This record gives sequence, C-alpha cells and structure tokens, in this order.
Amino acid sequence: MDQNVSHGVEPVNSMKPPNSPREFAVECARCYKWRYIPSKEKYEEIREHILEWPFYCETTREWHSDKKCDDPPDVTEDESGLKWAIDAPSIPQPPPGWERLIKFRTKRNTRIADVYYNSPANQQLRSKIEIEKYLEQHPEDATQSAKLDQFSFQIPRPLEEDYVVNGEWYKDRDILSINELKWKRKRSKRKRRDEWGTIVLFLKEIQASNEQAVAMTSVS
DNA sequence: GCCAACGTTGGC
DNA sequence: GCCAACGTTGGC
Repeated sequence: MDQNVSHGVEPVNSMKPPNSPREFAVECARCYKWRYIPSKEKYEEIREHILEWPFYCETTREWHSDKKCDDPPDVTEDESGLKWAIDAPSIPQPPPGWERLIKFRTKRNTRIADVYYNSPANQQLRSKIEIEKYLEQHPEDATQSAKLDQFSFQIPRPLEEDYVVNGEWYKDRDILSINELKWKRKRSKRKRRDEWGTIVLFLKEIQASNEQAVAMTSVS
C-alpha cells in the first residue's frame, strides 16, 4: 500500500513539456471501465506488470479511490477534449534517477510521438545506442537496474477511432472523403487489444484554445 | 547558436 | 511494411 501517491503531484522539476500525457488510465480486466491512475509512477508500475497482474477496479484501493466495478467509469473513450493513445505493456519502470518521457508531436502525419530518457546527469537520450554509450561513460550510473534491457523507446499508438488527415488528427465523423486518409486505423484487420495484449493506456489533453479541438467538437 | 520537434531511411 | 536511429531545421 502506497500512501504517498496523491493526485496531480509533479516531479521536482515540473518542466514537463505540454505535449506529454496529462492523465493516465487503465481498463479493468473484469468490467472494462477506465480508471484514472493517480501518478505517472504508479502508472509505470502497473504497466510493467500488467500481463502478470491484471488490473481490477479494486486496485484503486491502493490510492484510496475505492472504485468498484459497479461504479461508473472514471472516463469514457468519447469524452471530448481528450486524445487517447494506447501504450505497450511490460515496459520496464525507468531505473532510479531516470525519467522516461513521452512527447506527442503536434503534426502527426509521420510518427505520433517520441520517447526520451532523462539520465541522472540530466542528459536527454533518444535511442538505445545513446543509452549504451552513456552507461559506458557513466559507470557509476550503470547499476543493476540501469541495464540496457531496462530501457524501451516504444511509443504508444493512437486509439483506433483516430485518423490522420493532412497531418492532423480527426475523429471518424469529421472525415469528408476517404481519399483524404493518410493514416488509417487497422482495427478491421487486427484487434488492437489482442495485438498489444494489454489494457494499459494513457491519454492526452488538448488545449482548449486549440483550433483543431474546436473543429473536432463542433461537428454534430 | 541551440535544441525540440520533425522527416527520412536503412535494416529487418 | 514498419520502426529504430538519427540527421535536419524552424523557432526561439
């Protein structure tokens, strides 16, 4: 039981870039309702072990949220103002002193996001090769838990209802012509949940002033 | 001049 | 066809 987990607490230097995930949620393996996770650290812990230890509503007892499957979901997939992206399971928690950052790109016609690690020496690293070099140069940081296989640069995927048209994300209902599609979901061919074998995801807030967000919500 | 965000590509 | 790796560049 971790009593220190409290909602909205940021790491010491809260220089978080605006395009990093703002909220974290996990789906209950029994009732399929989404439950907010109170901190990035708790989320990373759950994500690492989600395959061995499925998440159930009762787990929210850990942070005194005490949700049951009978309770309404914390958030639903059609809630406006939220962008959803599904994370891969079994990503190791960052070693002590390290931070794993996910940054969404604003133009999403190529990759939707990048993963960076901030080292104990506050260097930003962007590939396994850079991690390897860093660990060679900083043997003091190459601890038991800070080994190469404890790092993952796997980026999340957009939720299946999202499309990219001309470099911007659109909801299904906003698309005028199928020929405009540059990036298309693959749900019809592979069930994403099966593919990822997990229920973990996080979601991102859209700024209220964002024109794109306005355009998306104004279509009825 | 720097560097975060972006676009490209080689290797699988 | 996909994506890890990284070179490029626009905005500061």
